[in-house]
Amino acid sequence: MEFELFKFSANIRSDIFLKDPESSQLGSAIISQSINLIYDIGFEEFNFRKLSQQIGTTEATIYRYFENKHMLLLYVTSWYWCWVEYQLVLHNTNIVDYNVRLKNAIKVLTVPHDHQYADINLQNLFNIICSESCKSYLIKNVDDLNKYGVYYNYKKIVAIISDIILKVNPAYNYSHMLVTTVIEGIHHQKYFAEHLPSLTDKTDDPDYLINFYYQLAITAINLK
Amino acid sequence: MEFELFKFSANIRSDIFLKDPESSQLGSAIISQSINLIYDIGFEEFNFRKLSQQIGTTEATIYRYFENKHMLLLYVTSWYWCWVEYQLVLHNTNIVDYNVRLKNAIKVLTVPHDHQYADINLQNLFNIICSESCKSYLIKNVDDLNKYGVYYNYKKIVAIISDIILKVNPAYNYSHMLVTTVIEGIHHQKYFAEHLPSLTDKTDDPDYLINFYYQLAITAINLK
DNA sequence: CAATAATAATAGTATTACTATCATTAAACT
DNA sequence: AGTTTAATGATAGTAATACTATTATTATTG
Repeated sequence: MEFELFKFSANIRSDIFLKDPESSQLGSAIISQSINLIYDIGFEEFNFRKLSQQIGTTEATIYRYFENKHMLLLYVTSWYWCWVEYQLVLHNTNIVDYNVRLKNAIKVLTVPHDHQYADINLQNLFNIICSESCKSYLIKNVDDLNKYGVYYNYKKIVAIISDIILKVNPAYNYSHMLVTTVIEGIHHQKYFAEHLPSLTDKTDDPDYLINFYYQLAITAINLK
Repeated sequence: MEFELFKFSANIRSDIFLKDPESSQLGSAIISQSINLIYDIGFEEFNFRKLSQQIGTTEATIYRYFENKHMLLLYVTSWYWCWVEYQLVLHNTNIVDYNVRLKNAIKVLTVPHDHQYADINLQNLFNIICSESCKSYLIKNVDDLNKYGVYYNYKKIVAIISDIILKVNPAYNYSHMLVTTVIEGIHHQKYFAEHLPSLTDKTDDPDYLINFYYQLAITAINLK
C-alpha cells in the first residue's frame, strides 16, 4: 500500500547498538537527550556520566545500550539519515521532473522542516549533524566499522540522490562525489556561517545555500 | 627582492603555542614526530605520553610547548596552510591567466608535490590533514579560539584563492563558499577513496580529483 | 505467583590529561 | 673560567574519563 512508504521508522543496523534504544522508553530518552546534551556541550565534552545524570539513570545502564559514546554518535547520525530518507520520499513522491527532485533533495539536506519529531529536537539534531557527524567516520577504526555496515544509512542517501543525478544525465560519471561534496559542503557552510563567517558568504536570502548548491550541482551534471 | 617570496618559514600565530616549536630541535621533533604518530594511530589515540616516548623526552616537556594535543593539531594544520601558501606562490608566480592560477591552486590542494620537507613527511601530513584537520575547528570553544586568530592561516588561503576567483569573474558572489567547498571536498574525497569508496568515484586517472573540482569551480564561476 | 529480564546502586580499575617540584644539563653573559 | 639563566629530565601526584563488575531492586511476562 502506497501510504506504507510514509510511515517513518528508523532502520538502523543492529551492530551499532548493544540493545535497541527503540525498544524501551529509557532507550528513547538516551537518544533524544544525548542529542540535546551533545548540542549543549559538544561531543568532546559529552560522556555517559553526564548523560545518565541528565536522564536520571546510571552510567552502567547506558553502557547496556551502547558500547561507547562513539557508537551512540553513530546511532544518532544514522537516525538522521533515516529521517532524511523519509523526508526525501515525502517531498519527491509524484514529482516527475528530476531537476525538481534534485532541488527538493538539496532542500531537505539544508533545513529541517519540522522542529520536533516525537521527543527528538530536529533543530538540535541538525546542528550536531553539521558539527559532529563527520566524526563518526573520521576515526582510525573506520574500516572495521564499515565492514559491519554501520554507514549503511549515509550510503543509502548518497545512492538515492546519486540516482536522481543519473536520471538528469545518465552519462554523468561523478554522481557520488558530487552528492557527498554537496552534503558535506552544506554542513560546513552552516557551521562556518555561525562560527567562521569569513569562510563562507551568508546572505539575507534564507535560500542562499539551497540555491548555491543546486546551481553548482545542476551545471556540473549538465556539462558536456 | 623577488626571491624573498620563495623563502619558506611558517608564520603561525603565537597564541597557538606556549613556546615556539621552531625555536629548538626538540620543538621541531615534536612537530615532525606528532605528524607521524597521528598518521599511525589517529588523533583520538594520540596523546603526549605516547609522543614523548617516541621522541625520547617527557610528557611535561611537551606540555611546555603546547597547552594540549588539540593546540598541537592546530599548529600542525596551520603549518600545512603555511606550506600551501608557499606552494601557491611557487606555482603561480608569473602566471597571468587566472583560470590557470585557479587550476594550479586546486592542484596544490590535491597532492603534496614533495615527499619530505626538512624533517616533515609531507605525505603523512597531507593524509592527516584530510582526516583530522576539520577537528581543529569542529569543537565547542571554536569561537574563543577564533578570537585569538588561530585560524588565520586557513582563512588566508581561502582569501587568496577567493581573490583568484574574483579575477576570473568580479561579479561572482560566492567565492569563499566555493573555495571551502572545494578544499573540504578534496579532503573528503581523498578519505572516502581510501575508506568508503562507495561515497566517491575514484578513477584510474591520477588527476580525476583536480579535474572534477576545477570543472565544478570554473563552471560555477562563469555562470550568468 | 514464579520466573525472567531490566534497571538502580554502588564500587572499583586502568588510562588520560594534566600540574607541580626539583634536579640536571646546556647556553649565554660577564 | 665561572656565574647566571633557561631548558629539559625525572618523578610524583591529582582529577576526570572510560569503562567493568556485583548485587539489589523493580518491572514484565508466562
